Amino acid sequence: MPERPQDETAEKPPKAAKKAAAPRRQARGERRIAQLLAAAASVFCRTGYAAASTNAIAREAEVSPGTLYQFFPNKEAIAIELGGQLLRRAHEMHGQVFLPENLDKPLPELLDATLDPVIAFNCENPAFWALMHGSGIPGITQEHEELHAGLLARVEGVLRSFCPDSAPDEITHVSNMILGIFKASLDLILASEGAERAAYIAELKTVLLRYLDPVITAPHHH
Amino acid sequence: MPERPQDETAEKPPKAAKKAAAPRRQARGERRIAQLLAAAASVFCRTGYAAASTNAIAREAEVSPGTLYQFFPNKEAIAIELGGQLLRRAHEMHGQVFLPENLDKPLPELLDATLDPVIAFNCENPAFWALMHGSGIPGITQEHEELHAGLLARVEGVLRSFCPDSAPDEITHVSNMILGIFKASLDLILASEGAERAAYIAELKTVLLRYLDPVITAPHHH
Amino acid sequence: MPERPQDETAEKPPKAAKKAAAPRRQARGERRIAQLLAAAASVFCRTGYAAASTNAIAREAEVSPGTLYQFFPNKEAIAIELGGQLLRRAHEMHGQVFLPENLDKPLPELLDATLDPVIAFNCENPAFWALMHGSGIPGITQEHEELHAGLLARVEGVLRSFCPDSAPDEITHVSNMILGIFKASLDLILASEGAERAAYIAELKTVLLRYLDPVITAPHHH
Amino acid sequence: MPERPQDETAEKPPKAAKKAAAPRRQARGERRIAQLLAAAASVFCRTGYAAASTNAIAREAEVSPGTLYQFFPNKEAIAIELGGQLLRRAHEMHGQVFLPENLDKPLPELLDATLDPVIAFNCENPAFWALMHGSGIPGITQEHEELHAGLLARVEGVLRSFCPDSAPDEITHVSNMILGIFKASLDLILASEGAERAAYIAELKTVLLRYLDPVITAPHHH
DNA sequence: CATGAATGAGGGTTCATTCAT
DNA sequence: GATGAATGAACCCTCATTCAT
Repeated sequence: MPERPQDETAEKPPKAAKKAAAPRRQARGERRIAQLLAAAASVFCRTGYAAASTNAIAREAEVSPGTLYQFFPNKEAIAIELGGQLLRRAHEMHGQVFLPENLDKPLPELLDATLDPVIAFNCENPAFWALMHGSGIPGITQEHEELHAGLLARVEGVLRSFCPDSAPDEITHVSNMILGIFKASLDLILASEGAERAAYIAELKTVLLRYLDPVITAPHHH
Repeated sequence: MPERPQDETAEKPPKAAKKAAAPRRQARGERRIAQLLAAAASVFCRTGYAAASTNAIAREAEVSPGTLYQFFPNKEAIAIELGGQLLRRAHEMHGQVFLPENLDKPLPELLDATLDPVIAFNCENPAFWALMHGSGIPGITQEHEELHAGLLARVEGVLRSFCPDSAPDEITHVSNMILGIFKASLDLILASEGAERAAYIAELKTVLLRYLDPVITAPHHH
Repeated sequence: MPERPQDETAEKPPKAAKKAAAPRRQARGERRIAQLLAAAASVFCRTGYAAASTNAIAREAEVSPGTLYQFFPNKEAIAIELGGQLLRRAHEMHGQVFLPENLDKPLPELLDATLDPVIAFNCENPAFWALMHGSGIPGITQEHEELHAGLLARVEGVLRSFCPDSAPDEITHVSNMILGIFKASLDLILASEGAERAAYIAELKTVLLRYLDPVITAPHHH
Repeated sequence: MPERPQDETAEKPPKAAKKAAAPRRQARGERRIAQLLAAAASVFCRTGYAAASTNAIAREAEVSPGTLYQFFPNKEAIAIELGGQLLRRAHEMHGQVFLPENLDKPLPELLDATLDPVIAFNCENPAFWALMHGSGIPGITQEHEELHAGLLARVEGVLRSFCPDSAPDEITHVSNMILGIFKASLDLILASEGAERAAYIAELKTVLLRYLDPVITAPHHH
């Protein structure tokens, strides 16, 4: 939740919201926040975080610059809130992707089951990628690193279950390569659309399939 | 968009006209340009292209801002020229990476002959890398496009010579994937050192080898 | 200049009309006004008039900005009303400082009777002091002028009653000097405490006594 | 001297100014700085430091906002530079005012010799007063306190030489009162002009004369 | 009347670019 | 050519004030 900016140090909390009164006003505020975040996502996607101007975000949300600052104390806060929301959603999604049941499938199916939802999420939320990539905000960069570390751990886990004899270092290297390949492909996927996008998705799976197939020879299980 | 000052006939400053009259003047100009490009490379590496200010570049080159604009019509032109030079140098310096003689080798040797110098070059010229970033984000500036297009064309050329029957689109897709994989791996390579770096270099070659081997079945030639 | 909203006939909100119909409504209004003025006093003390924001005052009063503007047409009006009230209270609370009975006393007693309550009042109401600052600097706002004019008029009144023959200009000059000396001393008094504070109070009386004694030679009356 | 603002950390000093070359350019810069400081003084006097906008200062100096920032890194730096210059001049002037030879004069002459130059200085440099009074800048506030402490020490010195038997505390109290009275009167003096200003100057001397005369009874010397 | 979101002009500041010298 | 001052649009952000609910 974004913190309301305040004139000095917050001396008196607005009123403690005695009950669930004034749902209408709150509703409007929530709507505005959503509106602004959507606008910010759009602008961040178009121009990246650094080049996105708060005025442009406000304009995109069809409000005045002042309104934006009623809900977010500064430009960074917008990115952090947006990044946080997307991150939460991404985590939920990842939880549904790395399921034990997937590990029994053959590699092509495993790739489909794993990559498709993640790609879909990124296609629907292109701001996620833009933010994680190039915000330069320490908070977000850290979140990005945590996200990356989490993903890496999951990939390593899967890999370990497939080739339990490999050295840990090797597992890490391969996992990092997989993630890197994925990110690079995502760039191409997001930059294209329609048949071309489908082609890049297929190509990504081809790369990973050919890369990993020799690694996973023995019949495996968990 | 900034308007180019200067006369319309010469869209790029001196640069061309390899040898002509008044070599003294030219020499000084060339030196200035080199100075400025070196400064730009340094600043781009430290801050990235977007955050680099022309004043900072001029200061790093120990000239005045006015002087900078005597040789480059705007900030973007600096990046384009720098990227172009690096591309050309990459070509000239490292045993003519993309040259015909390499095309006759089998894939592993080709990859070695191609990737090793390029990796070495990128380790020595981090500015090249700094200039390539920002892809994926639609808010791409022209210099990125030109630089990327240059690299892409070369890779496509090689690919075409290996599989002359493939559809142009497919060539492009595969080339883009190759470049993407290369960039992603370069991240890992540059971020590590010693044995780990070597491991990532090997892994990169493995990925590309497995990816491209099925593509290049038929005996090829140029 | 901000335009006053509201009907033209009543330039200042409720405040007047001491008792009339609808006492319930008025009571609530009065309470709100008192609330707001207390908040304003607090904020003015902390930050000074110029740096005090209407939002901060409203927050301190635990009302919304809109409510504030229901009772005061603008920020300046708050200061004017606050200054006026303090002036009036200074008058009413402390044994009617500037009242006729004091004028018959000899100067030392008059000074005691006048200064002691005023000093005490200022120690208890630092907002009064905060509002008086900014004099000397031409960029004076209206509320300062009004407040200052109110005080000045009272001092002039006393002086006139003591030396009815003096030129009005001289009266004004001397009165301004008296006020100035008082303000300067108040700084020292408020900045010290205990014996030192008492010493400065005594010194202030000494200064004024010696300054005014020659002025007030003839037996006086009102 | 104001520091030139710079884009990042100052990595390379502009060039070390090989010789006394380019005196023309330097001259222009110096002139601009003087122009800007004069404009700032004017604006600070009119509106006080806090309310003075850099745009207003630039406009008063008839330059663009950007030019202002070529010579001063921010608004505060302007005030600090201006305050520093005035302070230096004030110190020089004070050195010429508190001379031993003045101590032998009778009080009226001493007051004339002391007050007249200081008043004149403040009338010619009204910005000095505005800045010392209400800038709120730590640096300037501190300088103001140092100035005040220096003045206080001088006044105490004079007083001690006049009444060597007084307790140190009393000397300090009286000196503070004198300074306070002086400052308060300066407000009135600066706010008026012509005959009125003269009247306030005379009144200030009257106040101090009557205040101090009884203190200085015994024939004195140092 | 109360609320709190909405407004928009204005403030300090930056920087790509131009111009007088 | 070189210099560095000059420009001005744009940026992020604030706050007195207004308006819909």
